[in-house]
Amino acid sequence: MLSSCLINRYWGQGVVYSTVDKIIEVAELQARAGGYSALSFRVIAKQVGIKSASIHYHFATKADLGVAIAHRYTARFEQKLLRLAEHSAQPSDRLEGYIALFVEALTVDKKMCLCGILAAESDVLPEALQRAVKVFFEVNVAWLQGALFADQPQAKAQAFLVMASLEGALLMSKTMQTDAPLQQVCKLLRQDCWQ
Amino acid sequence: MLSSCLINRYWGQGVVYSTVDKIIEVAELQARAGGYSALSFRVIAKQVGIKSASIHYHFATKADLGVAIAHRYTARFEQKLLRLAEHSAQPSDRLEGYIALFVEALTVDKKMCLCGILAAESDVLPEALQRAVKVFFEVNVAWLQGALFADQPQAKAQAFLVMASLEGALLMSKTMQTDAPLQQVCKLLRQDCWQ
DNA sequence: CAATGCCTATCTTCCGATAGGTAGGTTAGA
DNA sequence: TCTAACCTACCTATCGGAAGATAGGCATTG
Repeated sequence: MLSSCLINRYWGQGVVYSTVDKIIEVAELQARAGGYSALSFRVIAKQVGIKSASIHYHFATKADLGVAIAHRYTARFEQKLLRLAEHSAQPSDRLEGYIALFVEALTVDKKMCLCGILAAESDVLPEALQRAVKVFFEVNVAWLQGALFADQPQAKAQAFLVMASLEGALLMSKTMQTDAPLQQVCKLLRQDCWQ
Repeated sequence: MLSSCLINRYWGQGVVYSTVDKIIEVAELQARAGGYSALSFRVIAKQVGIKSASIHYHFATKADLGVAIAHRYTARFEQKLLRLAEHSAQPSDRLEGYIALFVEALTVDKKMCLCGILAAESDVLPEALQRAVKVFFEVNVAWLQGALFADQPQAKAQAFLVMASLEGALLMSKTMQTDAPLQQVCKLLRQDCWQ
């Protein structure tokens, strides 16, 4: 099924995408705005340029699509974290790079973190998707713990605090329609993490 | 319409509720599990013991119901904050009381903060509901700023951090199915807020 | 020939919303 | 005080639309 990623491509802004990639891309943006329940096969299909029934060819059920989105989102995020650890040796630089991921979501994408919004409605998600979202948080916390607070006694707690405050601040900034919450939280994190 | 709160009551566990109260109560629990989109007139009606059409008598549209839930949630929260400020003079005690509100949501209700989950999907909410959710955050930040960090130079930033980290930690704890994120975040907040 | 990647057409289920009816209570005027 | 008018708080029945899902067909490609 996913082997189709390599064929049936089209040109868009100089980059090639398969239909599967397009479906996931469009679906991710939709989910980051309204969550899992806001995903609509018909709306996705219209934006991709196919019929809703065709999505079922690539993803048997809506839950499968949801899991695919979460997996790709987590994989991309993980790649960025690995690159970040490679290119920045200083914990403070790594924090800065991590913060940038959330600021980018707010100011560039103008969307929530996918797994943040999915986590909010995790009680009513298909079990497989719940697990996928959980993995995203575990990956993030593990990276923060190792890459930012390696030698500190409360490394895990610090990791939780950084991620929770950024997710929460993103939530607040979106709703309050101002950068202030996220910006202020970032400022305090920079000050306090290794004072 | 809302005058009906005072009539047509029934007994449940020694407390009187009107039909409107029951609708809002049931709807709030549903929204705190799956968000606005998970609200279903039919499901609410079944739990309340009336027909779905009857809900429209009390709330013309789903958006009206959503706003009513958010308003009541915010009003109750605000009452708790006022009482907290009355009974606790020390900022540290007030923080403890504030933390308890989120821990209670996780461990007793086993539900998200209503406005946390609504904020996540705020992009697709009716405008009136968006505004209601925004008010909840404003009320909380204003209270934290005045009651916990009154004389501190970065009072507002501190307020943002406390609320964002608690909302985020609640999100993470729900999804990761462990108290750890919320507990660890609380621990760090207690340590760092006035060191 | 067979697999791939779409299509059309259709199904059932659920959704919020509306129209119109009714039992029971309250109010107001003769 | 009787009664007509009205209000409250529901009800039944139904609407149009959107949801995910499925069956079966039809090109294109290797």
